[in-house]
Amino acid sequence: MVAKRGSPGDVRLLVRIAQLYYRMHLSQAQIGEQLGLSRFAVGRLLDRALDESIVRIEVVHPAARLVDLEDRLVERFGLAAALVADVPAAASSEAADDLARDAVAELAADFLAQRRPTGVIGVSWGRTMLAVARRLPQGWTSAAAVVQLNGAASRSNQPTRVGEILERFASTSGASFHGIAAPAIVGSAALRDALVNDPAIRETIDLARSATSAVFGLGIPAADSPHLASGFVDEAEQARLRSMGAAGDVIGRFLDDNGVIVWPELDARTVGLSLADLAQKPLRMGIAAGAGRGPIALAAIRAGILSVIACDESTAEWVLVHG
Amino acid sequence: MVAKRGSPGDVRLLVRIAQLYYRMHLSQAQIGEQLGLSRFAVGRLLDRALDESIVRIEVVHPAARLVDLEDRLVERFGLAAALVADVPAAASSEAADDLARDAVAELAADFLAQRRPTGVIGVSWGRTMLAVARRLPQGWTSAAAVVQLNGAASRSNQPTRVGEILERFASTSGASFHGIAAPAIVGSAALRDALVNDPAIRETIDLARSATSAVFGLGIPAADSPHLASGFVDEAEQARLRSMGAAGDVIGRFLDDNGVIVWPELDARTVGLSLADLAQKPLRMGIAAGAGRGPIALAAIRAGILSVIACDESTAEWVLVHG
DNA sequence: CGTTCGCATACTCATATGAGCACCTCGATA
DNA sequence: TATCGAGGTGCTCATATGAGTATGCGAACG
Repeated sequence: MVAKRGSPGDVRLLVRIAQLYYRMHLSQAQIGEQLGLSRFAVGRLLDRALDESIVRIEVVHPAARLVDLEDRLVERFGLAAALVADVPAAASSEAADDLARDAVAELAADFLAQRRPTGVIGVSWGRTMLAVARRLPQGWTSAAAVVQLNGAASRSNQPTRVGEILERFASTSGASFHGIAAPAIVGSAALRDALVNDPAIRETIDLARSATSAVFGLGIPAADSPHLASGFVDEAEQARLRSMGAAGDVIGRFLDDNGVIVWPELDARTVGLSLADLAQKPLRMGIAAGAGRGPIALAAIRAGILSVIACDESTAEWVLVHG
Repeated sequence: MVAKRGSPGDVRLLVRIAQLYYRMHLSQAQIGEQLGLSRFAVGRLLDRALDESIVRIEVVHPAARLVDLEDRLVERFGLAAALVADVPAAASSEAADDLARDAVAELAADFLAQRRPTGVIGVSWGRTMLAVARRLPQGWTSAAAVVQLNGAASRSNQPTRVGEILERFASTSGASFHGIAAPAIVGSAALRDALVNDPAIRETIDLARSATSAVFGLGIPAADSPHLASGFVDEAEQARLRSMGAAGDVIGRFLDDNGVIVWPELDARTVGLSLADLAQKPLRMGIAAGAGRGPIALAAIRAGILSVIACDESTAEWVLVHG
């Protein structure tokens, strides 16, 4: 049915073989028999059909995009894993943020349940962490202790719900839990030092330092950020923080686009584990859900704080485009 | 990276596995190792990805359409083979016919060269057969003899070139050649019988009867048909032939849409092999190139005259739609 | 002419894959 | 509560496939 190499008829043979193999599911040997070729020739021609793209094999499911983004994040930034959530479109940006948070939290909780980290697990707080905590299945792991990574008590009227987060992480895994009874950011470095030297708080931070896993949200410096709204950072300071180029915060510590502490004096007033200590942990999962999280996600990656990122599709794309 | 069966996360796993297997070319065992699954599970999930069409494997080359048409012709009509040519678009319909003829002739010649029929080969004549003859490569086969299947001498001013056709078939294969020195259609059944009983002609027709392969064009009853223009079929008879529903002719014998001899009296005036004898041969290739050949192609198929059809794309489609 | 090179071929052998089977787990049902 | 059945699992074993290698054929070259 065919003749000269390189002639049009040649392509016909490739097409015919490809059809027999991929559509009719004949074996290469059968095809060879039928067409008077050795099975080796058929195999080689099949290879050729593949790289002359006469045959196309593609993963067509919409989720393939996401898996692709994950692969690229892992590859580009040397992460241990990346989780990119499929975020359904939503009308208002607030509703979209809620959906994104839920989707990302679902992925993060699934990941944790599959990984089953043991020993001491450090957690931050925030809406995203709450969403994760609420999705942890009973018995998701058998950790020894769950410990808060940074301060949370707030003078504002926004409850941080850090208690529920810790309680859920602990009760679903059978671990004990340990909160930090202090604000995220206080009024002076001296006060911070005093708090951190308080035996109870110091003990908890030491425990956080010993944690081998950490799970934390990546925040942005919006006016409603619980960290800024704690009451110890006044409006002028908030404005200054933003004007200095703060991309967002990781466990209460604000970074610029390159992952450098943006305002060391403010950082000196922040209660909790240091980023250097955080970056030592084998498993450190940062979660970024919602619009505008690209910069802080990239900053955290650049600072080497993340080994695993969980985020939504648009954040992943932002990071890949700008990183 | 995944959790519950049937959940969205499930699809993620399929997608991930599909990517690793088809894009990264990892083995199923490697994938299993990496994802903590047995290689059997991976294989089964790959199957699922295939039939949930998360993975699509398709033959994308334009020629695939043609191969598909060929397969359907073979399948539907129980042919031994079908050759469908890719006909480039052309401005005028006459130019299109020329291109179609060339493309189909190329395929037919390739097919013959690959099949290498031996023994006695019967051929008809016409523009298409000439195009085939001109494309036979030197030494395409080692036949013993090439014999004309039906009469050709004509009173019209159109040369039939049957001599060149026979000569090319023979000289490229080392065979002897045997023409029929008589018109295609004569004025009366008595004259036909007389001719056929002439020793020289009878001998040739006997030889044609003994041929194991036959290659012939499928004609249409147009005014310029060499059969009709032979001068022994007058205009009134031509009109009558068409009004009786002649779809076209095979070796000078006109069939209706169902493959039945349309006008027995005319057939009795036709010089050459009978269709019954033709239908006995193991290899009988009919060639139909150009517009309007659908009906005669289908008629020949229905009459069981063809074991191999060579035609252009539109003819193939017509036959499949109407058959 | 004879030589050599390049490329396609057909082989052997190791590996990857698929079919069939026995088992197990879990939820539904009597 | 006991039993059953549908799915899912991992096995063995036969088969299909691919890597690597030696051979052969024809074209280009001296």
